[in-house]
Amino acid sequence: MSDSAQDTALQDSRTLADRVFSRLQDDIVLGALPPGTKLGETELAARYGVSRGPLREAIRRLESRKLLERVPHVGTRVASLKASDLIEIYRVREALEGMAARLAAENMTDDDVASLRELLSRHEQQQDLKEDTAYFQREGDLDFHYRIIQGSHNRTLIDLLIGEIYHLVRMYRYQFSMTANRPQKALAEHRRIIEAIESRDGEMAELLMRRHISRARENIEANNP
Amino acid sequence: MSDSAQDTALQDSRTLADRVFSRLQDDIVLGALPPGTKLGETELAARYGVSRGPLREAIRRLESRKLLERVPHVGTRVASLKASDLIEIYRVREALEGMAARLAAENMTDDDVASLRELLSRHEQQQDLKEDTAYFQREGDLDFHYRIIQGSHNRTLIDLLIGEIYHLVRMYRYQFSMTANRPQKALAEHRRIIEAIESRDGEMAELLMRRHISRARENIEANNP
DNA sequence: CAAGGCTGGATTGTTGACAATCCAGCCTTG
DNA sequence: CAAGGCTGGATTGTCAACAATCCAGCCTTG
Repeated sequence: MSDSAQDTALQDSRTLADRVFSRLQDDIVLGALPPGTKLGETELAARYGVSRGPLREAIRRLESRKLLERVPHVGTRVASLKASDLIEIYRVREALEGMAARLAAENMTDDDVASLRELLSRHEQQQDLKEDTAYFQREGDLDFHYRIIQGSHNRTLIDLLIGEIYHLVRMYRYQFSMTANRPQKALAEHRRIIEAIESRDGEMAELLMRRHISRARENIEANNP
Repeated sequence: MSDSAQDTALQDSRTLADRVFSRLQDDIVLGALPPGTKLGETELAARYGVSRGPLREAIRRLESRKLLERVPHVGTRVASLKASDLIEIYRVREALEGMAARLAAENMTDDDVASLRELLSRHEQQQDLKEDTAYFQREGDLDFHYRIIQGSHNRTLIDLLIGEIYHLVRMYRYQFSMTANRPQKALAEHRRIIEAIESRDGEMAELLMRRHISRARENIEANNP
């Protein structure tokens, strides 16, 4: 098995720069390239087996997404992030995901809602088994939020949250190895949000989602003096 | 005077790709390159006097900002936008600028607030002179919103709105040659928002800003069946 | 005459080489 | 011995040529 040329073969459709973009983004978000790492273009080009041209295109895109910091004529490094940045992001999440919840309550299909309710049930069962570990809950939490965002049926909003914001959130989670330390409460909040969506109460869904994210932010603020 | 090499000389600091990025973005937003225009790389490279390398980096960044649509192996064209897209964007603006107004009420310095109040006075005077024309008001409207966004003191929020959203809004305005057709009402709404900020009432500022943008959206929806 | 395949031209994707810029470390100098 | 300038090496920025892909229009064929 040739180390990593395998996955490259799978996604043969897109262009080289696109694949490098995806792989680099994964390596950054998942922590293979820790924050602050200096990224030499020649070195990276060799690592991914491409020339510097496509690599630079990928770098420019990741720079737009705030995953890389670049200084002209000096170099680019993996964005290293302060807790205050994460708090800023949570303010944005509060606004955007609140709107997403409102629109989801208005626009989700009945099937979508049923499927979401079923997802919650699975989470509650997992919760019974392993009380506070909440490892799966962490990714499950993302699943839950992803579904509601998609349910807004607002392409602009979806692209902003999934494409621009959530990569940063996930990177922070890995970086600070943030374990959701209030899983039962979060789960209860999820349940109330779903109830609001089920009754097609957009205003209530928005209110509850904003509280939900606001509390997560307060939790972060408390743990990062 | 050499046509446009002038402005290029002014901003000599940044890299070539950065300058091409700015110029191309202006040409798109201001309408020099109308929506749907096919952008040949060779042709563009000649037009801006650069090679295709930096040009492609600029294109990738503009693609991230939704100003260009690219199809691999086929080409890139200026994003051509439907009214439904603009409505989606206004939902996002409602959420984000609502939050910005809340944070501005909490975080703006007293000097910022005073300066904002003064800006409003200028707009009201202009309004007295030319009743409904509202040409300056249109750009003045942007000024007003820019100030409040900056006043949030939330770098993430500012970059999102100024860097990603507002270019699209401005492009739409030029494309549809949208003239704000309710300037007095808009101005009155601006005044009430400022009053909320002056009294440091974040909740009220957010509520009023959301209504303000929501009404603009309804106005668009009414005029685009 | 319509439908489908094919070919030539043009455009995009990629590459490796060349030029400009920066910086660490040495050397000079007060 | 500290401060400041300089140089060599390395890295980034830019370019022009080469390869891969696509598509419009022609030609063949039923």
